[in-house]
Amino acid sequence: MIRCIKCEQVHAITKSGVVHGRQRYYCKDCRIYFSLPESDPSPSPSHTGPHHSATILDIARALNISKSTVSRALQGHKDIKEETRAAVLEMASRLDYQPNLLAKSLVRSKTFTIGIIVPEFMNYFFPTVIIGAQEIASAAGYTVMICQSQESVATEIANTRALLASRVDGVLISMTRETEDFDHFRVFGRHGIPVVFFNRVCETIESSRVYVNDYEGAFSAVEHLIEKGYRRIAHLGGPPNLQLSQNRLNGYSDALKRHGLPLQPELIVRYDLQPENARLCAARLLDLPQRPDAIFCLNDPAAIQALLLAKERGINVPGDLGLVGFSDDPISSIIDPHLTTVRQPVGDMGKIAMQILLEQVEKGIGNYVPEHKTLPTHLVVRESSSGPTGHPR
Amino acid sequence: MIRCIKCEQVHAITKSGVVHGRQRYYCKDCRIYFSLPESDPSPSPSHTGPHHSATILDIARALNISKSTVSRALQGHKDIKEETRAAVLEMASRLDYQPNLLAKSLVRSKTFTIGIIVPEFMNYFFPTVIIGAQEIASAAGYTVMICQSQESVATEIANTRALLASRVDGVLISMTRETEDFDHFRVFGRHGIPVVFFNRVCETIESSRVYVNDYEGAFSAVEHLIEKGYRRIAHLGGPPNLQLSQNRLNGYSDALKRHGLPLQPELIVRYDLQPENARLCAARLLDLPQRPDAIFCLNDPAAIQALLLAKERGINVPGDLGLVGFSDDPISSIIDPHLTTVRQPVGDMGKIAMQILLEQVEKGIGNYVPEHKTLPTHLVVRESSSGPTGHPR
DNA sequence: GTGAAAGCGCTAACAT
DNA sequence: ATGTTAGCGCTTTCAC
Repeated sequence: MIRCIKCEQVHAITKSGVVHGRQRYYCKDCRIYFSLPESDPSPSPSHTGPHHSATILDIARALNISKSTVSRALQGHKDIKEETRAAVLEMASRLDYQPNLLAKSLVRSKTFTIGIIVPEFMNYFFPTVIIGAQEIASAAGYTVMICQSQESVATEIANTRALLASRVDGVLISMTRETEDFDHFRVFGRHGIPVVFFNRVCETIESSRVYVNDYEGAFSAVEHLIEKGYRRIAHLGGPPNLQLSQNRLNGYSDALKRHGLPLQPELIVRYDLQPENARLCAARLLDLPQRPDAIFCLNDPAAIQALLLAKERGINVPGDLGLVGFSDDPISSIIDPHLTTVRQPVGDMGKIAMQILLEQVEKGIGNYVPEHKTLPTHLVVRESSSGPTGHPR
Repeated sequence: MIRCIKCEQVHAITKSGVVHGRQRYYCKDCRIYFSLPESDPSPSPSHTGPHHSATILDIARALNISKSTVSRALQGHKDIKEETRAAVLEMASRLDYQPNLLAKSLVRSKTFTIGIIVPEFMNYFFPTVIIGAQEIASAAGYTVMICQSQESVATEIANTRALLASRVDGVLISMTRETEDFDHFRVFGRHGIPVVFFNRVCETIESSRVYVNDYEGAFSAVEHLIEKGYRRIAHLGGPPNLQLSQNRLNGYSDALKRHGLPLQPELIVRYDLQPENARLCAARLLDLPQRPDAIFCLNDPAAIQALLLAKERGINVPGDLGLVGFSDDPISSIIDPHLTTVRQPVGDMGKIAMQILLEQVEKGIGNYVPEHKTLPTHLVVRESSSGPTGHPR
């Protein structure tokens, strides 16, 4: 019965060769080698050692049964005697046993973890998506690992690698505003890891996608402005590499066309999704020799910047300038005047994306076809678009 | 007793993994791999199986070197021949090799992962803390695992277990609004995992804490209201189990006392951090027979609810009602009138908490003393507290 | 119903 | 400079 010279324990000792004629030992817990000090009655049973988390082996030894039995008892395997199971469970909680997921995942090659890559989570949109996604995931027994790319492709690539290294079972992605090369996403496919893109989707990679009907949302927003009497409607759009920018722009153009309004290039500006630049772009529109009488903005954060700028300059919204956003950010119904916006089912987007992803995870790669889900939008009319002064309708 | 299929010898045979469920062998002499010819007509010999990600062994075999050499080359171990390293690196990328962190973490007993438990991330506060924390963590080579307790103790306990099972190296915690029993946090200590509480800290657990000077922030806010001429100042406070509610309440009380104003119990209400209830509590104050002429609110979300309610009822802010919040949520400078608030260094809180945590992680439990860091606050005066009508000052 | 042993992919102490 | 070996903590055949 050899005791470790450091942690005073017995169970983790193995022999480890003979040096100078004396038996050497190794304590697996403390990871140290030692020989027995000639004649030393070491008492001190105090629990001083480095914190060693209990393993199934500790439980097994304490109960004088085998590892496998403990493992099976813990998993609720059915052919384990009831009293054995009870004993194991009791000992597990006595030893404060916590299963080591790393080990379990390693042997099962399944982590029950889903990775999520989002560009940011300062605005209302992504946190809300994540909450929805997390709800579905945890109900199914999965945990999520959230990565922010911070709108940087380099970080996005790093995230990709981190998730791969962590062997997540599936990934939810919304790209950065600057992602134009998609090679770093392909690695998931090569490793058999299903991917679902949402909101800022990637069209060149064969995979599932969840987004809202951006075209229709934009169309209805612009049509609404026209119906309210605005005639010189600008568009504060987003970066061209994002499909949603394109779709919203198309909705804008088509609505103008449909109502016989000219499409004027100088009324279309694009910002890179940085709030400061939304402000700058809005300024460019407001500085135009012939100012627009309304702006349809890519999203609410942009619309809010435009609104604040207009207020600063004493431009009356909606009298001198109609404004419509996209997303229904909570701020929109707080700001004065309340902002008309295209509501999208943000939480649902997260839920649905996660549902699709989990299905594919469980089916296994190659056993499913990618799904493309378009969610509906809904125009929420508030004060910021109630019509130009002198054009009540 | 396995014989090489080529040289018929026994001595140079080693096992070499299992492929398609069949034991593979390797003859060191002949340097060939083989399985025992069996009477089993294995169906698909093609590489159809579930995608098998390359391992260091695959690289080793492809290059005819040993696993350890590959491992060392990949780690940048210095006594590896340059050309070997180059070959390994090249082969790694040819095989699309991705290290398996699970395995690495298992053997190193270190995951380079930090867990973060926050009650929510819908409001500005927690996302901002997380961004700060993540910045520090990733600079130090750590990834973070974010859990939301959703203000539910049950979920918080589940998060605790999940992080433990994932063997995170350290944990950052801000408790739920309802956490009153702290036993579930102690498990980290028992397992040698350092914990740093931030914002909503736990006083009964020996561990590091990072928070702002709530008392002083509250004091200065209330003093400011008094100086502006408000006299019947109410407090819309938070749940009593949160230390920060207590501290802000004390700051409020002491400021009144210092200026010879009576402390009136009916002017103190507490809400449970749900926005709807902030509104309800604000209504209770506004419905008082003798209405307060100002409210110091626990945080900005509460102040915003109060402000919206006041506007709905035609109560002029700041003329009939002064309002001060806490946090400097971006909405505060968007809402009309702009909200006076106590700014706290939110991003810094995340950074500092993470810095302290990482130091403790690297030192190892027992080799450091818990740190308590109090961050300064700063009153940002805006329109919502500019003084009651007829009391300019 | 339970145990023995192999092995998931990797690192590191110990040879050589 | 590289190979050998023994695990990390767990699940999972395959025996008995």
